[in-house]
Amino acid sequence: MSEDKFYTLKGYRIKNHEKLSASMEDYIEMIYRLSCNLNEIRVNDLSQALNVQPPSTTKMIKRLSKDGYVYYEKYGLINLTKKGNDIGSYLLKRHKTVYEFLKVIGIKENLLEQTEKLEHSINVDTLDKINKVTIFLKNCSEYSN
Amino acid sequence: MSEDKFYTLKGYRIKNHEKLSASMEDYIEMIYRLSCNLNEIRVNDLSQALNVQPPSTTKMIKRLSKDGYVYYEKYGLINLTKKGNDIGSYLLKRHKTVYEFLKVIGIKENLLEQTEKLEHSINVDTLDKINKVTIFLKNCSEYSN
DNA sequence: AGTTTAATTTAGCCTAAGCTAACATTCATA
DNA sequence: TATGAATGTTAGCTTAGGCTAAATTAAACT
Repeated sequence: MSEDKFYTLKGYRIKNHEKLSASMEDYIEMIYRLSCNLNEIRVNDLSQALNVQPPSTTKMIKRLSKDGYVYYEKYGLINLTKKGNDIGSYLLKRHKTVYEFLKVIGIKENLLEQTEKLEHSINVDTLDKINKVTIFLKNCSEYSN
Repeated sequence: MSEDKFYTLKGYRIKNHEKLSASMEDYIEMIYRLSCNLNEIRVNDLSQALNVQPPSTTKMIKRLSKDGYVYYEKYGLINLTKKGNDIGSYLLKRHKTVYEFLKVIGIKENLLEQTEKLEHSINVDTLDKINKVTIFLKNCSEYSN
């Protein structure tokens, strides 16, 4: 349909009414990560993990809470809702898949940075295909980058 | 060095002092594209090509002009500078490389959209590696997605 | 219990990149 | 050459997501 029309990156977000921005994804993914290691997550933990200032975290958490991704009340602990948890788990899987792919094609410099930039733009279909190539390349003796 | 620290997408832009935003890239790439087909490019052409309103284009062109990527004066034609042209040519190459890669791994739905979202986050090194896998997979009889 | 310190929130600022509405200019053509 | 249509610009609003400084709350320790 509109498959052949160009938009700016922002244009796509607007056009598709995307529910989660790249930043929201970053926060949810990190909360999910932290929740595997810590039994309590506070604003400060998140701020440090993401290298943002606490007020940025407070603002974002409010938003995520309003949109039903986390439970939170002032000065309290941060917890993912069911919905937030499901998304977090998907985001982490996506992250790992992209990371593995980049590793297998030979990226060494800024591997994490490249992963974190790329992951946001990868939809379910693409993720699946990337996963398949990664597996293929790993089992492929002839492939050297 | 800071290879293992997490940042938000925006955090990376700030940290690295990235000179070109995703939108700036979109505009430059499109001007470059258009300049292959049209001998004159005006605000309206760009707006239509990118599906944005004319005032957005005016604003961006002013910025690109201030930063030395295009020549422009009010009500006039848009032309890339040497610098803008070099970047445009790189951006188009990058676009094509990503597009080919996605095609070869079997993306059919929203191929253009996926390309346009992904391309912004791909650095020179990754682009090179992606190009190599694409060539490899194309010549690889065993690969089917 | 009172006080210090640390964590969090609020307020308010900034930039980017979109938008609409209103104004200005250019151009074609009568 | 005057005028209307098309094109472009300005002004000003909006949202997102950062930031700092200041105010508040909670926790910890005499």
